Amino acid sequence: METMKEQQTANDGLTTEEKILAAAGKVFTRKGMAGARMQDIANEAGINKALLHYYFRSKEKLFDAIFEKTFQQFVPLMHLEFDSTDDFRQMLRNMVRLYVMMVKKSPYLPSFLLNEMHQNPDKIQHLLLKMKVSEFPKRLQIRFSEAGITGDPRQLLLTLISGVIFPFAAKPLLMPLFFENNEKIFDRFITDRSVFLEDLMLRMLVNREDDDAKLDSDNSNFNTNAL
Amino acid sequence: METMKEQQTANDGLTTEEKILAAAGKVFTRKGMAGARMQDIANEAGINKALLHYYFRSKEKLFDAIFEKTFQQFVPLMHLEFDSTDDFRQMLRNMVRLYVMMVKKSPYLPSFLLNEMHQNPDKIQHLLLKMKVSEFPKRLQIRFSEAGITGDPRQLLLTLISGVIFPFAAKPLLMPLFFENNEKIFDRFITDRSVFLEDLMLRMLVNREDDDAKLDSDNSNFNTNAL
DNA sequence: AAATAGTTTAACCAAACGGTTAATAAGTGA
DNA sequence: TCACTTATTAACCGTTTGGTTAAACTATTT
Repeated sequence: METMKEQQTANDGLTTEEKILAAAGKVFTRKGMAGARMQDIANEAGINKALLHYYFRSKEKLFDAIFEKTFQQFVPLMHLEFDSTDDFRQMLRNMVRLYVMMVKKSPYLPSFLLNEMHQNPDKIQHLLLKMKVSEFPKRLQIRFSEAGITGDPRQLLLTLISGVIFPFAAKPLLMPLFFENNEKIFDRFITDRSVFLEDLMLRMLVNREDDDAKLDSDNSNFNTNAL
Repeated sequence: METMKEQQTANDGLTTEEKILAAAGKVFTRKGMAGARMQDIANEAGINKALLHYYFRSKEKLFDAIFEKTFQQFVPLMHLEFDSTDDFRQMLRNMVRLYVMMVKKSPYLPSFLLNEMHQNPDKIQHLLLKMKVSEFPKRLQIRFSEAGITGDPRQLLLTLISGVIFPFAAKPLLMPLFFENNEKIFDRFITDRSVFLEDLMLRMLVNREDDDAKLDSDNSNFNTNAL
């Protein structure tokens, strides 16, 4: 072995570089590029500030690494469902559940990306090219055609994503307004919303000429009784 | 008149304080509290940096003023429609159109609020109390009852708001992905989306037992042909 | 063990930042 | 015109911040 580059499990079973990335992820996603301090990250990682510059030359380089890593958590999620599930309706259900699960796990992620993409849109551009996201709309269109569905797939997709993400992104506002500052109530709402959105996605595809479409369950959240 | 506090139309027909607020609004909404520099704001307003501290003692005070002002643009918008329009369906249509118009006019606003509310949720709390937003959910529930509609009104409301806001909040990401970096295509999509969302709101209220509900037009964006 | 390469730290630095000060300019009332 | 308050500016100050440096520590190789 020539230089033995690999560093081994320092104390927590984590490389120093891994500790830095984990810490930077936390701090950056919470405070954003401008709000995060290198000292905060160093503290969070339990190391000296200079080490940050030793592993990643500058704050921007470190941020880029985090931004890219964070962004990459989204993309494969999208691609996946397109290929996996044959049944279009089931695919929509899965997507809703997948997104909910994901955002539940990292609730700071959406507003972080939503905010930082405005600061330097060029970075987004670069990332989109790096991964193969450009073919995304076409594949969506194909699934639509295969399922015999007309209309703009982008409308459905944006409704789906925004519907899942928004309650988390606006949580600090909604919490006292809609959920009595009670985390349990919020969680219950999210559970309900997952079902609601799944139902909504299917409902989008149903119109009057299509009443025999097999709606698996009857837990539709909205019923018109009068008017 | 004792002290003659009011300052008159300096040059642009704007008070210095107004110029500061306008400049601060621009800079803060684009770069956020942490990213904005007092010097930037001073430059944008075409004044000396010390003047900022003369009118608003600190950066935080200035930010609070902007944050509050920005936030206040949202709230009356919500309240309004609840009282104005009698017909529930028409109310939903109006809300969609109103939100689209508003976000079109100030496209940086959503991601600004979405981001800053995470930094200091206490400020949001304070603002919510200051205006009378707490009664908001109840009034929504009442409109639902009046219209004979069952289900959770929060689900509908969040779907509506997120559906309008998200395309703007995620614009830098969507622009190359869905809209070929073409502003015209984006605008057309938003126009379509307004119609789409109006339709979606109504569609939420329709189920199989209610086929005779008068759907005004047939421009439903989604039709199932097969499957 | 000596030499060498990789890792970590304390101390330091220059620039940027929010904020202050003291002086000047401009308007107001007598 | 004179006194007085308000508005505006240039220069300055202390702190924070991203980044550097040189030395120390650790491990690997010979």
